[in-house]
Amino acid sequence: MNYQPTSDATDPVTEPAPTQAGEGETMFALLEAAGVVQARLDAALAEVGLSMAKYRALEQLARCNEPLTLSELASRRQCVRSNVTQLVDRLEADGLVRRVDDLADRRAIRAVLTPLGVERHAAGREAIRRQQAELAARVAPADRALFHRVLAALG
Amino acid sequence: MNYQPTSDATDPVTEPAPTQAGEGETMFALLEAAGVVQARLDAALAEVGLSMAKYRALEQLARCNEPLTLSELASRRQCVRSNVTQLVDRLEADGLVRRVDDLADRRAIRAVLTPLGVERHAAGREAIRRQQAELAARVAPADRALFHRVLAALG
DNA sequence: GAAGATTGAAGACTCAATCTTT
DNA sequence: AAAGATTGAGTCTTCAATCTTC
Repeated sequence: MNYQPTSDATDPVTEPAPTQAGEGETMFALLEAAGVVQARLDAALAEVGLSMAKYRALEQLARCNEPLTLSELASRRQCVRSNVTQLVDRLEADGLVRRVDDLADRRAIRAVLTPLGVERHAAGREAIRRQQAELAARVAPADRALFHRVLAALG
Repeated sequence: MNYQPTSDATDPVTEPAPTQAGEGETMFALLEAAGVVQARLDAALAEVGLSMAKYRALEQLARCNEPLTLSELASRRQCVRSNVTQLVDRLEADGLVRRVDDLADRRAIRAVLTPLGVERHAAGREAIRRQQAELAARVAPADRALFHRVLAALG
């Protein structure tokens, strides 16, 4: 089956008839803003060679000085174990993490930060801190409490 | 290299010392709230057999009654063309969209909604509308304007 | 049998070629 | 050469087996 153009088709985007304060738009306003912020954060982390997923794994490992089993890592990251298996594959390929056997439980494998991993984590932490500061500066201190309260109600 | 457990390791999460109104937390509060909302939205769409990616493509096709080329679809969705190629593959496999040749430009391929696609789009639209309403109900009308203003400043 | 980790398949995304048509 | 679509590689995620160890 084929298609023959018929008219100009400048698609009327059907403006959603400006309701007084955009009731229905709250959801997409939130999602849109979060998307932009997330993109900036990803870009900042990419500059130091990290993704958000990788950073969060390093963060967990750095936080508790004991090496973690992959299952512990998964539960702290709120994701499934198979995900962590592959994430640790990539982190190991990057030289940021090493797998070590757990002598106490031969089923378990623990992930341990390499020196490079420690260094990279610090760089990522700094990149995030800068983004946080830059973002916080855009919201007036007087508005902060209300903003956080509404966010908490939505999440 | 192996690992031997040494202590209990109940990982002290190091509470971030409650600053008076959480300056640094704004970013993660936003990201966290958006994540929860996104999850609810995904779940609602999944009930009618759609993902957000699929819904947005159907939405674009339904909005402008003319079938769109894959490039037009990509630019409206703000993503790369190869992404749309694969997305349309999946939509076609679902029977929601058909590829048709463009007689005017033999390079181009247009995506057209099937009757099932039109139906599915309406179901998705309804699912989204419900989520929007549920969410909007959680923010007091008096807070709405300020909330949207801050979101706009952050995005 | 249940808990550790892994593998394979799939959705959704990106980027870097590639191939065809303009 | 530039634009349209596609393919292949890679990231990040999930789910459903599978295999080993407890």
